[in-house]
Amino acid sequence: MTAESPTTTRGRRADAERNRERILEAARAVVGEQGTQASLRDVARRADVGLGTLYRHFPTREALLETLLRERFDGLAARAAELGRSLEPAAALTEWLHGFILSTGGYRGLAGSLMATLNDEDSPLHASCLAMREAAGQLLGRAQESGRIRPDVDGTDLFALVNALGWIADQAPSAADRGAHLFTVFMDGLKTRPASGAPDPAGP
Amino acid sequence: MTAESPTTTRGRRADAERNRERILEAARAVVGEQGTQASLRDVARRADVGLGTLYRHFPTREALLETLLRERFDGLAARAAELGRSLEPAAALTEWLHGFILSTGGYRGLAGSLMATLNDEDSPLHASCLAMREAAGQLLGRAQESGRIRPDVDGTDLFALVNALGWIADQAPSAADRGAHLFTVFMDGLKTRPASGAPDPAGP
DNA sequence: ACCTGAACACCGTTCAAGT
DNA sequence: ACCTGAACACCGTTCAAGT
Repeated sequence: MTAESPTTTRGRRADAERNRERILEAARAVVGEQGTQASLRDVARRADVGLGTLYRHFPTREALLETLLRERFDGLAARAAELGRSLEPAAALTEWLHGFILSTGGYRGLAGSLMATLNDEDSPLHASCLAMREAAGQLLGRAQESGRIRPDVDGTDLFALVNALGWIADQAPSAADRGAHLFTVFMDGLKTRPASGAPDPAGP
Repeated sequence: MTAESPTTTRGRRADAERNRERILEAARAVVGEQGTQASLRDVARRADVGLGTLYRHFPTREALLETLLRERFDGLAARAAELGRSLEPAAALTEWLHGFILSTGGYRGLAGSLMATLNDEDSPLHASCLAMREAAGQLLGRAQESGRIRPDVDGTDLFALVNALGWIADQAPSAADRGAHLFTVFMDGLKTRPASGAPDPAGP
């Protein structure tokens, strides 16, 4: 019997796995500091790994971001379904959008990456983003059916807007809450307004 | 008398001036195609000019953009004053914002440059951007005084929003009009709504 | 005065060479 | 199998050398 460490089940694979984890850890730190556009060289340096090793594990920048962001996106999609069951439609929508902005804000460049990913069918994150946008679209559709939300906005519109508001926070550190405020103004705009002086349209 | 062309009033200066114009012409073309982030090397190549010459005339990218954009910005500020005189406050505001989106849309990266410039006091375009934002703020303020527009939004908020909507168009060629549509929804949100069933607050 | 392009320090990405 | 870093083609910016 040659030496074989108990944790190493398949030859050298454990080293590779450890490198993968180091790269992800470094990427979380560097992307957190520099945003989505962070230098991959910085990530490799931080992980104490050759640049080629990074590319071996994550052949493209998208592939690296995928691993960092997919959980977050899938979590947001799941939360949409959850809120759809537990709250009335309009409240579920507002609550989900609020959570989206919180979970997404402060991640510089994320808004742009999200929009780019939605427009690129070949991106590994495309499916996750689309699922998330459609989960939000479901909440919107139900809120519109309830008559409390204007019918002339669709899920794509709304998602683009929320991303645009997130983009504002990218521009200046001070502007982080400006987006949140504008969001409430916009949500007011989304609510249907009763014809002035007329009774509720629900009971003719 | 040595040869001196009639258009050349000051020795070799005319050559330099001609280069400046060539650079600006090339910059208009390249920035129009590639957006604000265009490669300065491409600009120099297109102008058939050494890279150092470009830097001699425009020591920074901002300085180059300044010359391309200042007229546009100052024009928008002037238009705000004009509309303020000729239309009622709320209509003037809506009209100006609409014009801003038209004049600014499709210029990839411009929204980001604008926000960056507003946050950088040392930028040569800072004053122009600020003047434009404040001209818009004046329209907003008067519209708010007239009671037709919500008082809880300020000029900085509104300007950030309009830029964010312009940013949407940067993301996908197809999304150009989405921003315009979202803008109308937002403007609806900005309008004060009468207390349901109550008379106009102007006459107590 | 003005112009030029090599030079420097970066970047993303690839790939021959090592273990 | 996996890792490494030199190599390539770019970038923005500077600056010694030319006219």
